[in-house]
Amino acid sequence: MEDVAELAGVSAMTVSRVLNAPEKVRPETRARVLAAVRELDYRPNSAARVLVTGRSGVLGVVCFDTTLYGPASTLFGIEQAARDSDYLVSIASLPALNRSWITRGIDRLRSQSVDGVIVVAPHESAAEGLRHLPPGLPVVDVGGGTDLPVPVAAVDQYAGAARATRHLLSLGHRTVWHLSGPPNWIDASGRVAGWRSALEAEGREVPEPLVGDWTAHSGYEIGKRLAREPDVTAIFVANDHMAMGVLRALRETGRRVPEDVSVVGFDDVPEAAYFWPPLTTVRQNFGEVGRQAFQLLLDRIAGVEGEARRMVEPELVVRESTGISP
Amino acid sequence: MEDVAELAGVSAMTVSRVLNAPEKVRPETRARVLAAVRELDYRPNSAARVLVTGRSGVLGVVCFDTTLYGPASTLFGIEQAARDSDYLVSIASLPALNRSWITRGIDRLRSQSVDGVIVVAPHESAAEGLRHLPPGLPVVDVGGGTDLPVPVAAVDQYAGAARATRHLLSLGHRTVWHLSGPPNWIDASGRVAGWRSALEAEGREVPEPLVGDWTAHSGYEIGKRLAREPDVTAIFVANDHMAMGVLRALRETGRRVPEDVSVVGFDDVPEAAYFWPPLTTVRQNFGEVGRQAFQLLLDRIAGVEGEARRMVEPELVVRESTGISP
DNA sequence: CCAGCTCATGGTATCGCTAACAGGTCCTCG
DNA sequence: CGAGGACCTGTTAGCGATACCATGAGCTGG
Repeated sequence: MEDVAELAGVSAMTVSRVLNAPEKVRPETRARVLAAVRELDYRPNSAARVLVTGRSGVLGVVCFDTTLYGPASTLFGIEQAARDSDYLVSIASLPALNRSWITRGIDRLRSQSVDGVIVVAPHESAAEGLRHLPPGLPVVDVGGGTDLPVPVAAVDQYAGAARATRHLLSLGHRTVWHLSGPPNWIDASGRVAGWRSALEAEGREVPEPLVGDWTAHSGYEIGKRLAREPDVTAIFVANDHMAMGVLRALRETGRRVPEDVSVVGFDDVPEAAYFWPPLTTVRQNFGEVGRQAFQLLLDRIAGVEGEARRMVEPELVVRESTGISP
Repeated sequence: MEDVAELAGVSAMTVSRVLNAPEKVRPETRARVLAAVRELDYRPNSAARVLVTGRSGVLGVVCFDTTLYGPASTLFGIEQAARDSDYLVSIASLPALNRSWITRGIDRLRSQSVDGVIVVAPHESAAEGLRHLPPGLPVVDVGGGTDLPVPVAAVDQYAGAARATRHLLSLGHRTVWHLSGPPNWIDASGRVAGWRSALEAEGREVPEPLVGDWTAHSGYEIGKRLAREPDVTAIFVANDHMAMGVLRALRETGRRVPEDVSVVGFDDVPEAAYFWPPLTTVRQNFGEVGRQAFQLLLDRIAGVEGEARRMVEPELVVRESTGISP
C-alpha cells in the first residue's frame, strides 16, 4: 500500500480512502491512485483490514449433508446471494446432527471471524445448539422450527403438505396415507402436521404415518408394505426420493399408478418429471430460501432487528402420479 | 491474550507458544496457561495470526453448480477431509463456466488469503483459467483434463466408460450407442473417448454419439429418437439422470429394458438402484476424489511437488437395466 | 478583509499476534 | 569448578490496514 501511495504521490491514508470511501477523495487524486493500484496490481490485505475493522466480508454456513438435494440447493442460493453482495461463504459441515457439533461448527466459523452464520440443519437438535450462542454473533436459521431465538427463513412445510393432501382428497380418495421423514427433522414433522390437519379438517380417518429416512431405499421397503394394503389408494410421501422407491414397490406389486394408487412427493427434484409415472409433487424454492436467509443475516449484521421469520410458499406441481380414486 | 498472560503469570509470548508449539513450554506453565485460557474463554484472533504468519487455515473451492450430484459430492469430500485437518473451506461458485469467471473466482478467494485453491470445474474453459495463475498460490484441479499446469485429482472417466461399453458388448450386443454430456465438459469427452476406444478395440461400428446436457429432460428427448431405431439395442448414457430420461422414453415407445434395449448410466446416484428397472451404472467415488484433491493441495502448500495426477478408479455396478442382446 | 466553514489530505496510534533474538537457570562434563 | 549447552521464558519489532484527529487550502459572507 505504501508503494501505491508513493507512486501516486499521496499518503497511505488516501489510498485507503480511495478504496473504501471514494467520494471523499478528489476525482483527479482518485484517478491517480487507481492508476497506481492497477500498475502495481495492488490488492488490499483482508487480514489487516479485518484486524482493524472487525468485519471480514465472510459469512459462515453450518450444514449437515450437502449432498442432499435440499441443503445443496439452499447452500447454492445463499452463495449466489452472497456473491452478489460481495460476501464470501465459508462452510462447516457436521459429522452428525446434534447440539455439540452444531456448537462446534459455529465456533469453528467464528474463530475465522465470519461476520455472521447461517445454520442449515433442519433438525430438532439444532434448536439446542442455537439456544446457547456466543453473544454478538449474528445467526440466522434455515428451515428451523418455531420459537427459535434467531430469525428463520423456511419453506412453509405445513402449507405444502396440506395442499398435497387436499389435492388427493379432491380426487375422491377416502383418506391419504403418509410416509414421513425421520423423526426430529423439522421438515418431516411440519409435513406430518400439515397432512394431518388437512385430513382432520375434512373429518377423514388419519392413518398412522410410516417413517422413512429420506432415501429411495426406505421408500421402497415401506412402499412394499403399503402396496399390500388394498385400502391404500393415496400416499403422500415426504420427499421425492422416497416417492421413487414407493413407485417401484407399487409397480412390483402390480398396483398401477395412478389408476390404483395415487402418489405425491415433496421437493420437486429436477428428475421428478421423469419418474415413472411423472411425479406429482410439492416444489420448494430452495434458492429463494437461501436468498431470504442471506437477507435476514445482512439485516442482523447491520443491526436491524426486523421480522424474525420469512416463509417461502411451496407450490403443488400436478403430474401423472395422481388420479381419481378407483 | 494479554489478560490470559497476566492471569497465568506469564508473558503474552508464552501464551502464544502454548497454543502453537506446546512442547516448547514446561508442562506446568502450559497447564496454568491453558487454565487461564479456559477461564477467560479466550480465542485467538485469526486475522492477527494471518497478518503475521501469512497462513490462514482456509482453503478455497471454486466450483460451478453445487446442486449437481458430482460437484456437490466432491465438495462434501473436500470439506470432510479439510475438517479432519482443521482447515476451513470457503467456496466461490461461478455464474458461468469460462476463463474470466474462473479467474475472478480464484481472485475472490485469494483476496481472503486462502492458503490454496481447489478448482472443481471439469470444463475445457477451466484449463484457460488455470494457465494464468497468480504466482505463489497453490492450486489443485478436480476432474480436469491432461497437461494442466497444476496437480489433478480425478475419476478415470476413460476407464469407466470402456468398462461400461465392454460390459454391453459381452452381453452380445453388436455395438453400443452413446448419449454424451455437453461438449467441452472434460468428463463428457473422457467418456466418449473410453466408449469409442472400447468399440474400436473389438472392431465394432462406432455410431455417431448423441449429445445431451446432463438433465433427465434431454435424456428423454434424445431417448425418444433412439427408441425409434430398431438397430439400437444397447445405450451407454453419460450420466444417471439422462439415463432416467432414456428409460422413460424407451418405455413410452414400447421398448422393454433390458429385453429389447440395454442401458448403462454413469455416476451411481443414490437412487439409481430404484430406477425402473434398476440401473446398471458406473460408480464414481466422489468423496475419495475430494480427499485426494485435498491431500494434493496440502502437499503443494507444504511445498512438496510430488505426483501431479491422482486417478480414482470407477466401478461398474451391474443391475437390471442390462441384459443379453435380443 | 478576516472569521469561520467545508473539503481534501496527512500523521499517528492501534488492532492481536508471532518471528527473531536475548537472557536467565540449571545441569553436564572435562 | 567453570565453560558450554539445553531448555524456558521474555522483549522488541513489525505484519498491513483503518480510526481518529489535526492541518492547511480555498471559499463565503458580513
